[in-house]
Amino acid sequence: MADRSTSKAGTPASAAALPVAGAHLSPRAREIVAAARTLLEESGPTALTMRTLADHLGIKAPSLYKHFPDKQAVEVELIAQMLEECAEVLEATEARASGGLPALAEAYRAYALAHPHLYCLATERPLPRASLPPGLEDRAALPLLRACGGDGDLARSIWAFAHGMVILEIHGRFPGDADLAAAWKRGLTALHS
Amino acid sequence: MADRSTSKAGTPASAAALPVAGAHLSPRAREIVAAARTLLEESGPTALTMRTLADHLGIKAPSLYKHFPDKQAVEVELIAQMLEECAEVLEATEARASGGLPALAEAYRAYALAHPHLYCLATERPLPRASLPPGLEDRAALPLLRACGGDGDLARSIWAFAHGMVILEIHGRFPGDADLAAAWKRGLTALHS
DNA sequence: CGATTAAGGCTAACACCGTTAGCCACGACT
DNA sequence: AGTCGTGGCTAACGGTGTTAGCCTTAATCG
Repeated sequence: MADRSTSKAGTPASAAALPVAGAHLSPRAREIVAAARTLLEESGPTALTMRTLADHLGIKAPSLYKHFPDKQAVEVELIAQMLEECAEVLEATEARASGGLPALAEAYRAYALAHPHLYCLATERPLPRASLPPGLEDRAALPLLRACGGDGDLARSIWAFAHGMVILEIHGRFPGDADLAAAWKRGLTALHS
Repeated sequence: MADRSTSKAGTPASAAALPVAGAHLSPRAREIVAAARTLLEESGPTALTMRTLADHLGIKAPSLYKHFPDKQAVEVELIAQMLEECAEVLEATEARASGGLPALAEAYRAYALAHPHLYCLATERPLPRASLPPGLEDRAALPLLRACGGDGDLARSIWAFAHGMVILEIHGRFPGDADLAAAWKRGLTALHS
């Protein structure tokens, strides 16, 4: 990591500026993370076990420790993937014609609901900031901050609203007959400057 | 709920209308729940183990199963306690002179931050509604709904905002230099009709 | 009073969890 | 030809929720 200049050969500058998640991992480690992700997304967090993860890769659980120091290290990679994909989705929304705050919120909600287990994994615990690619957390937050004209307090209150709506919906906390689209619209128009 | 009239003998009507959490439990079971609560609140969810819980009661883990079918049943009682206390706090705030929406929000935040582990336990999973005292969930939601003049969409958007603020703060997701009081005020004044 | 029964403890054990220690086969490089 | 890193393996440890089965005590009843 001391010298990034080696990556400038053969790689477009734009891609070099955006560190791809898991770039520091060996190919085999990336396979493990990929298997962990499908396991998590398809079968939920209780299925994400070192033994079942190894099974899906055709190896035994202890062999995983040749690639990762512990289970949390695998989870950190999944969290990094979520943050990066979230950032990409928001940046793409921002770049589109309809890139206002409602579009950002809709994109955020759609991504979270499309990957509920991953969203919860990345969200329902303190962020392991030390183990995360530097700048990734900020990058995921920037589109909303820009949409708020740089007003951090406003951005945080909108983020809290969006996260609250998404996480309560994922956990089925709203009554079955609740009109969530109406609640979203209500909150966003109120918070929208 | 077919016949509540049996409870009218010997119990004040006001208390009979408010089912106290764990009333259906034996005294020993209530002791277990109490020990589980102090364990959870003082040492976090990872310390809430059937073995350490039994240790704190001076018995062995399998003996707990004479009182509860499984660990989840103990957790359900803790969740019910949280919902009931939350309802009590909000109702008391409502009854005070300063019982407006900002006061409700502040009371909600204060309760959650005073019992972060309990709040997470009761919040970060689907509600076991079938195992909960009937009406308790609604009771906890009513003060906010009343403050919103019966507007369910508005109440849900405010609840999502408050839960998002609280849960993100508990998990240390906001930057250390963020002015959370400002974010709260910003969100509440915007959502406040 | 003696017998029965329920309550509530116990030990032993099972399957599963994350994780460690130590061994071994293979392939690449010197 | 030899060395060494890579990446697999088995065996095992301590901890988890949980079950089966036994035993003691206290209350209840014929």
